[in-house]
Amino acid sequence: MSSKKRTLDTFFTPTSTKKAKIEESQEPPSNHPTYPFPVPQLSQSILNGLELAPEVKGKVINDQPDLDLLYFQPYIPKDISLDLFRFLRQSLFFYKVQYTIKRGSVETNITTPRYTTVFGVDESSQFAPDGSLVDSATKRPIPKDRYKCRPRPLPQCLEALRMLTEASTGETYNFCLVNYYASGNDSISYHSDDERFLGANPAIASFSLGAKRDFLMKHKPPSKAGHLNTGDVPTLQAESKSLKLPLGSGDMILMRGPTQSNWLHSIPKRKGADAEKGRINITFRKAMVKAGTENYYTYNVGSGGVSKWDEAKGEVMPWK
DNA sequence: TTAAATAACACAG
DNA sequence: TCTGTGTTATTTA
Repeated sequence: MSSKKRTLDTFFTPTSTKKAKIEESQEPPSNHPTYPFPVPQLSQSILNGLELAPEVKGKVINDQPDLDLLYFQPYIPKDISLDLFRFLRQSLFFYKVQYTIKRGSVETNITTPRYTTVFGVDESSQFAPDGSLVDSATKRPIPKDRYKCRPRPLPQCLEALRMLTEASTGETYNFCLVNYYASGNDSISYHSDDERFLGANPAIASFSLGAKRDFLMKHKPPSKAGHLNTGDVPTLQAESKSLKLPLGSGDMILMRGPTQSNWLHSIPKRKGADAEKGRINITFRKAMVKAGTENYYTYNVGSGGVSKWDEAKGEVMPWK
């Protein structure tokens, strides 16, 4: 029998290289019955880097009507933001959600042009230490039929980021949505995060990791903006410019106050040099009622198969 | 300088 | 909130 001993030449090549290998944590991975597979904890070097976050003080952007942003450029220290990006891309499970929409009579199949995943549960419930769901008020197990979906707790790696974000924004969050844009061809078109289950003036913290992508914002048309436009007298709409923020790795933008009810945002497709590099977007938000939980698991997990980053292929692939 | 090629943008369905 | 298409802006030869 040939032994598994290393040959002479491999003995003299390093077993790990600093840049290719992602440092592993000694702590046990996060797991839960709803996870397709366990999620490793953050490495000590990333945890050390996060202690320095936010890297800079947030800059307030409120010089447009109904706009209130807090922009950290960056929030995650530059020297670990790419490590964090690679860690999350490699460690999380992702979904490519498909759904159908009806436009008048025609039904169209939509494949979302990005990968998504989601963790968290709305304010009516919470996760007990053992991972089960309990009612927030009574702390008793929730009725079996409260949710059609199966809510998942945040893994430690995202929980750490959530706590940091709460501390530096003065807000609280119970949901974490993660998007992976594989290339400049992946996108999200103009929309607002103004669902009723988020409440009136939701605060949403949005992190950008990996490739730089433009984040576009424009005011909603007057007919759809969240103003009570009741009077018969035509109101003079103050002119508002569109914004283009070049979100770099580690940047965080907090959207708060009247922003969601009055502004749209998007990540448009981009061609060219940086089109080949991936970007991860992490948002923290707070869903107030159970409808939010059902919505997020429908549109960010869906019912299709699990996908996972394939390091050899260099892309997210169907898992198993 | 000009014009073709490419990318961004706006809007309809 | 997607895709397609026509228009406008930018880049390049």
